[in-house]
Formats: sequence, C-alpha cells, structure tokens
Amino acid sequence: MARRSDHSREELREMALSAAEKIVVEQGYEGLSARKVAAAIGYTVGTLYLVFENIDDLILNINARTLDRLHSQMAELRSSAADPREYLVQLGQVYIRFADDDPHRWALVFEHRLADDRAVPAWYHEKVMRMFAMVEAGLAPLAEGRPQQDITQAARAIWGGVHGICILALSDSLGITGVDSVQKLTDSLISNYLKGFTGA
Amino acid sequence: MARRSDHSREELREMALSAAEKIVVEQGYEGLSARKVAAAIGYTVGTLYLVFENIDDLILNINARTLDRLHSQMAELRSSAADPREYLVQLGQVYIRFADDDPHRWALVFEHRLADDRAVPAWYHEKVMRMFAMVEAGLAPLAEGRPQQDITQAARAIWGGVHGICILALSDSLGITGVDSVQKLTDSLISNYLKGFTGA
DNA sequence: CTATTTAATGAACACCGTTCAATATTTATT
DNA sequence: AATAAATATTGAACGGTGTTCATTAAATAG
Repeated sequence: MARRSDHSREELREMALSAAEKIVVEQGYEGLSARKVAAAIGYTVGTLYLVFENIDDLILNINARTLDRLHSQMAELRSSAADPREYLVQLGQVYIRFADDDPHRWALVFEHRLADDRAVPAWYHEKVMRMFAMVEAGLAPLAEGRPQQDITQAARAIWGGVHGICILALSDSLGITGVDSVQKLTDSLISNYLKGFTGA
Repeated sequence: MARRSDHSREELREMALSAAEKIVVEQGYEGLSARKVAAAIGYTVGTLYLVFENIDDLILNINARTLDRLHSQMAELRSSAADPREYLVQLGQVYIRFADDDPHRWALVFEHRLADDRAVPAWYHEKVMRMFAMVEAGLAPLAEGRPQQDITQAARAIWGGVHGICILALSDSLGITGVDSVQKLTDSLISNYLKGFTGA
C-alpha cells in the first residue's frame, strides 16, 4: 500500500492532531504515543513522521491549539468590560474554568518540556505572549500615568500567580477541593494585588 | 552472584537515591532511568526493584528530599523576622533562588505526575503542607484578629502565586531573563498582595 | 503498455519499566 | 568438614516507547 493520496499532507496533520487531542483528553499525557495516534487515523507510524518532525513537534501543535482555545475564551470576555477590576477577576476565572473543564488538555501544555536547550518556536511563544497582552490591556485603565514597565510587571505577576494556583490546585497540593475554592483563591490573589497596585 | 550483603537495604536505598539525584541534577527528568541508577550504584535493575516499589516510588523519594532541602532553607530565615512583610518577601526569594540554583531537581517535583488516580502518600503531602504552614506563620502578625480562614487563604494565594511565577520564568514563558527579574516579580506579587490584604 | 515517480509501509534499533525463574553465596544443620 | 537450607542478586524476557529508512505498491507520465 502506497500512494493512496486519500488525504493531503494538511488533512493528515489535521486528522493526527484531532486524534491526538482526543487521546490526551481521555488518557492524559502518559496515554499519548505515536503508534496510537497513527492507528487512530488509520495510518502507520511512518506516515506520522512524514507530517510531524517528531513527537515533540506534534505535542507542540496540540498545545498551540489549546492556547488558541484559551485565548478565544478570554477574548469573549472583552465586551463586558465594566469595572476593570471585575474584568481582571473574570479573566482569572476563565483561566481556572478552562483548566478545570479539561485538565488533561491543559496539563499537556505544562507537562511537556522540550528536551535540553531547544527553545520554543517564535510562533508558539507569540501565542503565550498574546495572553499576557490581554491582561496588560485589562490592567491599563487602572494604571493611567504609570510607566508601561509597571503594567507589564503587574500583568506577569498576576497571570503567573493565577497559573501557580491553578497548577497547585489541580495537583491537589493546596488541600482544597472543587473549582469554587480555586476561584475564590484567584479572586483573592487578583483583588488584593490590585488593591496594592492601585494603592486603594 | 547473589547474597553479597555488601550493603543493607537501607544503604541500598540511600545509594540509589543519591545516584538518582545526581542523574536528575545533571540530565534532568528525561535522563533518569532505572537501569542508569542501578548501574551507577553497581547493581542491576532487579535489585532496585527490591528496594523501591517502582520508578514512581523512587522519584517520590527524591522529591521528598527536595522538599526537605527547600524547607530547611526556608526555616533558616526564621531568625531574622524583623518586619513581617519583609520576611514574607524573603521567603519568596528563598523559593526562587532554590529553584534557580538547581532547576532540574526542582522541576522533578512538578514534572512528575503519578499516574491515573493514585494519590500522593500522606507523609509526602505533609511535607508540602509544612511549607504553607510557614507562610501562614509569617502572615499571622499581619492578620491579627482575623479568622484563621483568611490567613490560610492568603498563604495559599501567595505561595501558589510565587510558584506560578517561578514555573513560568523557568520555562521562559515570561519573556524575562535572569534571576533578578524573577525576584522582582515575586516581590511585586507579595508586596502588593500584602498591601491589599492588610488594607494599607 | 511500460517506466517513472512517490505515498505509505513496517521491520529494525535502541531505549524504557517491570517481572521472576535461575543462580551463587551465605548461613544452619548434620 | 560436608551437606542442606535459606536468600541476596541477577539478567533474560515481555511489551511498550520514539525514530529511521529500505522496500513496496499505487498513481502518473511517456
């Protein structure tokens, strides 16, 4: 069997990514393997390596989709920007809900460390930065007249903080159960930080 | 070859853990394997499985040592408890420095997810909680008259936040370089949160 | 109808965690 | 001292992993 041309390269990528996502969602990082993905789309491992450089490349592309999902969920919030503080708190809630709705998919983004010194591609890094930019934008109305550096730092501190709570919560390292408790924690983090940040 | 009794079970465990730590420090999580550890201590894989339940058990014990290290470094700070705020900021600095001094060793604690639904042993969980307790203790002077629940929540928010910044920084997801920048971020997080928390 | 191109294969390699019958050394008994 | 029992250690074996690439078979060109 060769040269079937049932699917184009691009179709193959799409099929593989979808199948891989399904495996990750159901079985987590440990459950993912090149052979499983290949079998799921009716091809063999060799074909997969025609379309992805290696398994890290495949995972990176799954994670890119995950970041896109999260970003679009965060972007949906932009319309209801009444109170800046409230908006930032809701942004944190979106993040927590996203992680809780699909822990395996979310965890893959952070469980996956690419080996040695290989840096993340620019296009991927850009997807991460896009989210920090959203936090910065939400922060701007609360920091009028302050240097951009302050805003950038605050955005990083807040979003890093939310992320840390999220990670610890999902690995049961916080001694809390239920999404609601995690939401309360992030609310506390963001609200109190903003109080300090705005000096009120 | 059998029944050499060169070393007791306890000695074997100690040797294996030390060898495994060395491998992790030098080569990271990916570089660790049962065969490598066994070879490093002059035994074979079989012997390793006489002394550890499985590779997860071994990793869990490495991580326990890591948590002990971090805890003792945090505990050294207790003497110089002048200003409570300053103390908490320094606690955060200790954490960041610890992670930066030995990223591989620190990362292992969080890269290692035990499969499926297997919960962490109580003795391990206790080591994690011990650190939150230290943050709570440092927080207490700033929260006199407030319910314990407030303090617990603040400790979790702060420590989770510091942890998140640390993770993002070490995975180059914050667009910053150098420990100093990370220190500044945690300082910002803790200081501003405390300002909000104490209402001043 | 034949020749060329090329999509797809899957066996092969070196690793991984894990198991357990076999073995070699120590200890106990005769 | 010789033999028997006990047991510490081994290492081959099993089924998995990521990755490669000569081989094969289908589509296209001549």
